[in-house]
This record gives sequence, structure tokens and C-alpha cells, in this order.
Amino acid sequence: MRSTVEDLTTRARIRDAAIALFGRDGFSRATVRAVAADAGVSPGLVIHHFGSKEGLRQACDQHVLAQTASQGKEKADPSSTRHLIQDYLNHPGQYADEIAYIRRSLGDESDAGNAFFDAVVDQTQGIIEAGIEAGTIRDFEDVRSTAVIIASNSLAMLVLGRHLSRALGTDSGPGTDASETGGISPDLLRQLTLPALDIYTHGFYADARFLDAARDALQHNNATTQGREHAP
Amino acid sequence: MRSTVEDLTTRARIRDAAIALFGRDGFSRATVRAVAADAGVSPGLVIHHFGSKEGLRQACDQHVLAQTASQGKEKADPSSTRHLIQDYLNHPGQYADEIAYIRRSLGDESDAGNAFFDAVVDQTQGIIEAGIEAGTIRDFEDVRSTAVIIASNSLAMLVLGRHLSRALGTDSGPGTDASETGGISPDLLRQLTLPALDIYTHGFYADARFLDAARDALQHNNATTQGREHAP
DNA sequence: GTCTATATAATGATAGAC
DNA sequence: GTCTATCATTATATAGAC
Repeated sequence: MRSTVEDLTTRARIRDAAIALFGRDGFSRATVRAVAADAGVSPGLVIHHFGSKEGLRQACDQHVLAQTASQGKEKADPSSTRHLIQDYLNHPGQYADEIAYIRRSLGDESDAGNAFFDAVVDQTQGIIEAGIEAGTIRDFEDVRSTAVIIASNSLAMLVLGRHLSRALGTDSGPGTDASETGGISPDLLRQLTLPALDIYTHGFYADARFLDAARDALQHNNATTQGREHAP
Repeated sequence: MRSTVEDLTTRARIRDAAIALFGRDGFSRATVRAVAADAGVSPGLVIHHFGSKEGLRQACDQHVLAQTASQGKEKADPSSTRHLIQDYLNHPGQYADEIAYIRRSLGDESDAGNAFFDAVVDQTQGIIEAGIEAGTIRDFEDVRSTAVIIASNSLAMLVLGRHLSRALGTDSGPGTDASETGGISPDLLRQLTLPALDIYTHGFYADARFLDAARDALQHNNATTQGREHAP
């Protein structure tokens, strides 16, 4: 989609530089001057094109969202949400800036972060419903909540990637291409795939005692609450 | 531990105001002036006590870490990592600032965030090993990786809490005390507890076909890699 | 469209009185 | 220890020439 040669319009070059810098340093730390320098233009031109720094941010939001949305449509096939992250990582460097941008957006108060998370949840829910139909995924009572949990677990690898690699000692130090994607390296993903799938296949607990206990506790809680409603 | 009345030293009051503001707005957005205003002192006094804004941040890191570390020691009993988050939430408001601060730290490049994540992983690993011994948790091949995954899943609720509540429509709007803890409300936790425990108990997939497929793929990958090493 | 030069505001930090 | 006043820097944004 994007040509490797630098034949972009100046406006697009500024926007891409901003996406990279906002993702790397965060929106408030990244300055218009730095964006301009990276894009090879004057600071004034950045404002001329986008009106303000906030306008630049919205243009970045919109562009990253459009990129990942079209990407999501193409890759709607794979059976596991895990593949969503993995697919991005298989394009080494090409989507690194967008990944970092989304990672920041998920932490900030951002329209792009909200939309991206919701899109992942919706896609996950679709996968679960199809999997239940096909008999490959268990038939859950609350599909929506389950989808939120699975999406949350998957995106945790994106948001906490830096910590994952450090905790596993797979960190190859700064400057590696892993740092560009928030710490998730192909090696790290390989190390975590089987343990994660193991939990998703056979569970984490040895039996259902914790689940049963929680069910009882919640029912007792509800009963107490209802009782208090009648006698406050 | 902390008295509710405002009998803290001025230095501690400034530090607590900074923890609250850094957690709410992020380190770069929060200004020394705003911290001073919230603490009811002059901006100059903040610098006088902590040398610089960075010095103030380090004092906050140190204090939050000490708070959560001692808390972690006390609450090392509960069998599930999930309880770690739940315990904090059971102290409504009392640790809200520290939670928000840690949430920011996990996203930023921060010593406090690193230390906190590692502490959670270590504690999780201990819980898993004890659970294996007691027969309540499955006997995993790679306990360390499993602990990292479980910790990542648990902390995802902290980092992505805002998105979780929005995706589930449990959002009570801004200004709620849920927004102070990053979007995690007791209601939200209640809604997610059973689905999460269900996955942790019975798994997510209906059978082992995905796990087996991944095992085969990884072995094939390794074989290919080894083959290429011999014949590059 | 793009640049240079500048206005304006806010920030972190300092100096010195009390 | 605490404040007021101020400095120096940096940021966003504007104005006008080319």
C-alpha cells in the first residue's frame, strides 16, 4: 500500500513523522518542532497544514485507524485473536510505527485507542461466535464478557510488551527492533505461545473449586445486596 | 497507615499531590505549578524540597513502590493473582491515587513500573508453585512463562480498565469513582470474574487442536531454522 | 506551499526577602 | 521552611515575504 520510496506528499510525510514520534515519545513529549525536523520541513509548515498540534493528532488518529481497520478486514480469517498481534509482527518494521502509536493511544485518553480496542473486541466476539458454531471454541454463557477478556489478554501483550520481555530475560537491549514494537520480539512471542495456548486449552486451575467458590460468593453477595435493598 | 486527617508534613503533602496528578494526567502533562496548587504551597517550595521535577518523580516512585511492596507482603496469602487487583479495589479511594500512578508507570519508561511488574510476576510465580504443590493449579512445564502470562492478563485489567468498562457498557460516565481507578468499578469486576475464572478453569478452546497445531508449527519452525543454520 | 521571523504563553528553575 | 518575584528556556501558534 505504502511505497517504500519517499514519494509522499509533504503533508503525508509530516503526518507519518508525527505518528512515529507520538508513538515513541507520547503526544505531550513529542514537539511540533521535532516532527518538523524529522519530516524535513519548518515548524510553521506543520501548523499551516494541520492548524494546530491537536489537529495533527487527529489526522494521525484518523490515518492509523484507517490503516488498521482495512488491515483488520483483510485478516479477519485467522481463528485466534492471538494471530492479530502476530500478523502485525510478521511485517517487520512496516507497521512498527502504527503499533507504537496504538500502544500509546490505548493508554492515553484517545479516540483512536477507544476505536481500536472496540474493534478488537468486536472482531474477537465474531471469532468466538464462529468458533462456538464450528465446535472449536467452548460455548460460553456470556460471549461478550468473554470476548472482552480475551481481547484484554491479547492487547496486554501489546501494552505491556516491554515488561514481558524484561521479565523473561529475552531483552536484547535498546536499539533492537523489538523496542520499536514496544518490546515484543518474535522470540518472545515464540516463548509465550505454547504456555498461553496451554492455558487456553486446558485451563489454569487443576479443578473447578475456585470457580465454584466464586460462584457461591457472588450469589451470596447478590442475596445480601437484595436483602439490604428491602431493609436499608 | 496514613491518617485521614491532614497532619502530614508539607513535603509529604506535596509528594502525595504529585502522585495524584502524575497518575491522573501523566508525568509530562502534570506541571510543577499544578502540584504546588493542589498541595497548597508555592511552586518554588516544590523545587526547594525535591530539587527538580525529576527529583519529585523519583520521590513519588520510591514512595508508591514502598507502599505497594509492604501491601504485597501482607496480601501474599490469596490463592489467585486476581485477588491482588481486587484487594486494592476493596479499599475504595484509599489507594486510588497509587493505582492510577502505577497504571501510568506501567506505560511510561519508569523504574516504578518495572519494579511493580516484576514484583507481580514474582508473586504470581510463587502462587503458582505453591498451587502446583497443593494440587490446586495445573503442573506447568514452563512456570516462569506461565507466571508472566497470568500477571500480564491480570495487569491488563489495570492498564486497559477504561476500555473494559466502555466495551461492556458499564461506564457510569466521568466523575465516577471508577474513573479514579482507571475505569475499573466493582460492578465491572463482578461481571468479569466468572467468565475469567471459567476460562482459567475449563479453558477457552473446545479441544486441543490449536495447541497441537501450534506445537507442530513451532517444531517445524525450529527444524527449518536449524536446517538453515547448517545450509545458509 | 514553504520559509523566516516573531509573538505569546507556559514551563522548570533560581534568588533573595522573611 | 516558605513565599514572592523573576529568569531563562521552550512550546505552540501567527504574520508576512517569497
